[in-house]
Amino acid sequence: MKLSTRSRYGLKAVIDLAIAYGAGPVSLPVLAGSQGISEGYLEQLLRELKKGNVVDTVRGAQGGYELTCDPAELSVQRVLNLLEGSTAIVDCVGTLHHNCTSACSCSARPLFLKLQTRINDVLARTTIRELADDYVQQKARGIPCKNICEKA
Amino acid sequence: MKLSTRSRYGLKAVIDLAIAYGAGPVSLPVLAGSQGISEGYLEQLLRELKKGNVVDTVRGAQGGYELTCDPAELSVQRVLNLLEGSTAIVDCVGTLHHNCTSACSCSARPLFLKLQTRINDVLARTTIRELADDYVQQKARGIPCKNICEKA
DNA sequence: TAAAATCCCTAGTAAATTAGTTGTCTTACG
DNA sequence: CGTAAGACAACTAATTTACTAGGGATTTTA
Ligand code: FES
Ligand code: FES
Repeated sequence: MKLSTRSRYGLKAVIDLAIAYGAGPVSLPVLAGSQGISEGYLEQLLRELKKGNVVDTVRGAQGGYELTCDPAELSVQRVLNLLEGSTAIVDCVGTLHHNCTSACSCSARPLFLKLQTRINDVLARTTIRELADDYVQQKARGIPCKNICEKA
Repeated sequence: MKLSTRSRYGLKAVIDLAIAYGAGPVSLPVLAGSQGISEGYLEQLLRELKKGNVVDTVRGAQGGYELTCDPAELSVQRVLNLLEGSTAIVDCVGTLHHNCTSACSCSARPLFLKLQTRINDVLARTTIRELADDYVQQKARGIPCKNICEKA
């Protein structure tokens, strides 16, 4: 049930890009530095996001990464699907194709379907813009707090 | 985001036990055979469930496993927590202790909290009894379908 | 009482996944 | 040209997952 670091790093990078949306590209060193992670690793994640057409790149000096679309139009679901491969909790209950013909006899399937529905609901409804705005506002309120999540 | 096989196997075994609730213990070979998995592996899972006081055991011939309580009183959450270790999607957003003081500055945290809340909601509300009942009824309706989930 | 059926427990292992690192190449700006 | 960027491939290390093997303890039953 755990979200991978890929997802956490990648999602946060996308939020960073959303905050900078419209203000030109952000370079890899800046993005990686923002989270205190290695550039090499984050680069892989950004490449996936580029493949999925979520970010675009500008090469050469003063280049970097930027969102291809307005963060208000970008769902968390789309981002996580690219980073995680799929946001399905079990393979047979995927996003689009609820496999296992409905008649399938698995005692746990009704639970899995309900869970997946709720998860998809949150992921599809939440936009990157919302997260970016929340974050900016929180920072504006000047809360001085170390992110403790990446340690444990 | 994937649920482990531990969870899938273990949960289904618990549902099997729920169906047999009140009718004496069910042996490991029967439980494992029901899912077509190895006894050795399932035994480990059942031992976790025993440690967590969800199942009880009877040794010796005609022995086996049985639920310690009425399946109507047993939440899926309790079962999965034992099998999975924790149902938290990120360590800092655990079930009981929503760690990372609320002021924590992580841009993705609001999303994680919302997601976790919805997940916990489903897991806590769904009882093993419900799943067992659904399954029994579905079978009664005589639907002949192979479970294709465990293959992919 | 011996054999058979059960659960109990530890340890090991193989495969898969995750989380990175390294290094070389290409593109663009000034 | 020299430097600041991204593109890409390949390799590795660590961790987790999914088992397997094998011996021990307890209870029933013939
Ligand atoms: S992941 Fe926990 S605060 Fe960011
Ligand atoms: S896990 Fe998909 S039908 Fe059971």
